[in-house]
Amino acid sequence: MIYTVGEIANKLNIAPSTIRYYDKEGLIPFVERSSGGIRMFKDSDFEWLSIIECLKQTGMSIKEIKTFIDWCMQGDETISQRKALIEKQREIILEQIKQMQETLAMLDYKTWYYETAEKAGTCKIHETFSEEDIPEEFRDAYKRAKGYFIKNNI
Amino acid sequence: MIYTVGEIANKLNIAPSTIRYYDKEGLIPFVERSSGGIRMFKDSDFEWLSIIECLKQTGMSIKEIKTFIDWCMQGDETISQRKALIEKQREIILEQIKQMQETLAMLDYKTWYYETAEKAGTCKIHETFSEEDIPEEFRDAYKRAKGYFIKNNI
DNA sequence: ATACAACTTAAAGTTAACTTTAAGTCAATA
DNA sequence: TATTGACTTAAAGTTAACTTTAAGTTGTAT
Repeated sequence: MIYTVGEIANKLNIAPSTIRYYDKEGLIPFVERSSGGIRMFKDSDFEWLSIIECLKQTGMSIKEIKTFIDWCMQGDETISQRKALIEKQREIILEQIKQMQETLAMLDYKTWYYETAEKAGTCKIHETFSEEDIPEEFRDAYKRAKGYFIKNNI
Repeated sequence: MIYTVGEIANKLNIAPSTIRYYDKEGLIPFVERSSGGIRMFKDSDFEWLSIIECLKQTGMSIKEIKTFIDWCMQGDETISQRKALIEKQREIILEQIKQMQETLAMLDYKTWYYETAEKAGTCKIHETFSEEDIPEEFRDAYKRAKGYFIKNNI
């Protein structure tokens, strides 16, 4: 099965210009052309584009993805480099998830904060609370917020 | 206690130019000036900047943060808007964490994949595996990867 | 009084990852 | 064969969130 850039863009729900851009940046060096110069995508190219999408999700830049693709092109001799790169990305994602969970905890606390403020009609109600008045699940975020959110009635 | 832009930038570990930029964008309308025009930060302004940093962590743009700050300036009458905004950010973060956890699962699988390939000396080893050969914790990611990563020996 | 580091502004520059535009070519259909 | 929609390229434009530059001012220390 052969696809044009428009067809594959449609299937992957990305813009044709994006795929042409990836091509220009060397992310899909294996895509063949017709005698007239039109890109002819095979199913395996389609799959490569899925991989690129996946790697983007891991926070890799276009340049890093190109490095990875180049290594893939070289075959089994680059397995250890690829492994190291994947492990690096894994560490990055782990750190990001940790950071996001802290942010989520703060937002959970703030949601409760505004629910309480809404009921009372004022944010000032929170000045009257001490640690024991805060629901346990929000206490850690509360301690972090105390210094600025609460002092400033935000 | 009063701080200059350089002092506060140092304390928050951000560039002075960033703080000036935030000022220009209306994120810190409450900061006062000396008769000569120099910004004079108070401790509460310092705290506001901490809040801005926190909101940025939630993925809010400068424009959205400005909206939020403007609402804060208006006082208790904007509590419900602020609550809605925080709840919206919470939903966004929740979705992002979910996405990241899927990506992490894929990277965990890929780490195992390359460890195995490294031992075997080739990625082709994975063509010989069927679902039961994959460690259980990687099976979901394996099913997603099967279509493209494995077929292409990546 | 003078030096000098740190402040001020407006405006231009940076970066990544695209997107748009313009001018032209290809290939399928009437 | 002519039309037409989708393709091609190079180059310029876009966006957000800063950063840098240039020219000038402030305020503290000697």
